[in-house]
Amino acid sequence: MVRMSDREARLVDSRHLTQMLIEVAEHAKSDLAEVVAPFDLPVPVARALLVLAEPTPMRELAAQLNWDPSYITGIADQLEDRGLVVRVPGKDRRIKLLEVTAGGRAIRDQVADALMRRAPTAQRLDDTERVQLAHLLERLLGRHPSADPAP
Amino acid sequence: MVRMSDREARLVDSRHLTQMLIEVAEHAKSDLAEVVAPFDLPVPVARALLVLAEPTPMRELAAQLNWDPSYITGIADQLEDRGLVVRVPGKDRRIKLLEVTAGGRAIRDQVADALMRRAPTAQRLDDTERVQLAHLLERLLGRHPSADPAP
DNA sequence: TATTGTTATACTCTATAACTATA
DNA sequence: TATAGTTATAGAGTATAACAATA
Repeated sequence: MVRMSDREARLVDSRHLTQMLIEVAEHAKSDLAEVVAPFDLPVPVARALLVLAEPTPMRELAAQLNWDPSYITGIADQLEDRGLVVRVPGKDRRIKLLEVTAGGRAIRDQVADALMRRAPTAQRLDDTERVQLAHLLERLLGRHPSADPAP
Repeated sequence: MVRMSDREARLVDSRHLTQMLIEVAEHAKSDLAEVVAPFDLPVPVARALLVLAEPTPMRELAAQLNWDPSYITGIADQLEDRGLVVRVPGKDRRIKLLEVTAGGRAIRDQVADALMRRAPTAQRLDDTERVQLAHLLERLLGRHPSADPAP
């Protein structure tokens, strides 16, 4: 048997984990692509729609998705062209909030639903595992995960 | 307090998890980009190099990375131009194996090392957590994870 | 005829830089 | 002068389709 140093074993592990993480994310994206194809939604447009909960300044949406703010303009245009969101001016008139329309909510819910039906995170993991995964991912993202939510 | 159905809660969870998975993978990619910049290696070229353990048919490499086989040609070209791999003909003369050169191994090890020094999977998780994560990712990828390796 | 790798090309996603309007 | 959004453009990453060589 070939003996590995701890450091080496950790290195291999880490590479393997990274490779798997990328793989999983890529599956997630191609799942999304397949799900949204019938809606004629480009993937980034769908991602933005899925993330938009309440009226959000464009800048903030960019931050949430780790996108350059300039990129949001085009996404917002596409969402607006499809009638899924509207740009509403903020109090500070430089700011524009993206607000999901009723139609947008309808589409978003359909997409979210179809997505859940095939998302491996929903299909292949039980509740315990989902909690575990959330915990680990939060660690990886450098968010200190508060121990446990109140019951 | 707003009451959510189980189904709804699971849906939100699953969306959130997917979003985090994508985020983590994107970090991984940009980490890789920064690490390989000094080596003047494009990210996909580096990914291929990191994955190439033993001489591998180009087709097989494509499968390992979930890439279209046609894409490998260009990657292999770049690896060869840099002297990091050579194409060696297989017994079946249609097949070409990519074999990492000594120089390629040197670069690959440097890259892997630099990568480990900043990979969150190496830096922010302990051994137990890495095992947990590997387990979960394997489930997500639909690989049946064998219970536990012999001691 | 089916399979491997190659070529040419086109498409999607995202960032950068320079700009306009408001603060 | 700093900040929000916009425009135009460029680049990276990847796929598709038609092809040549070998089986």
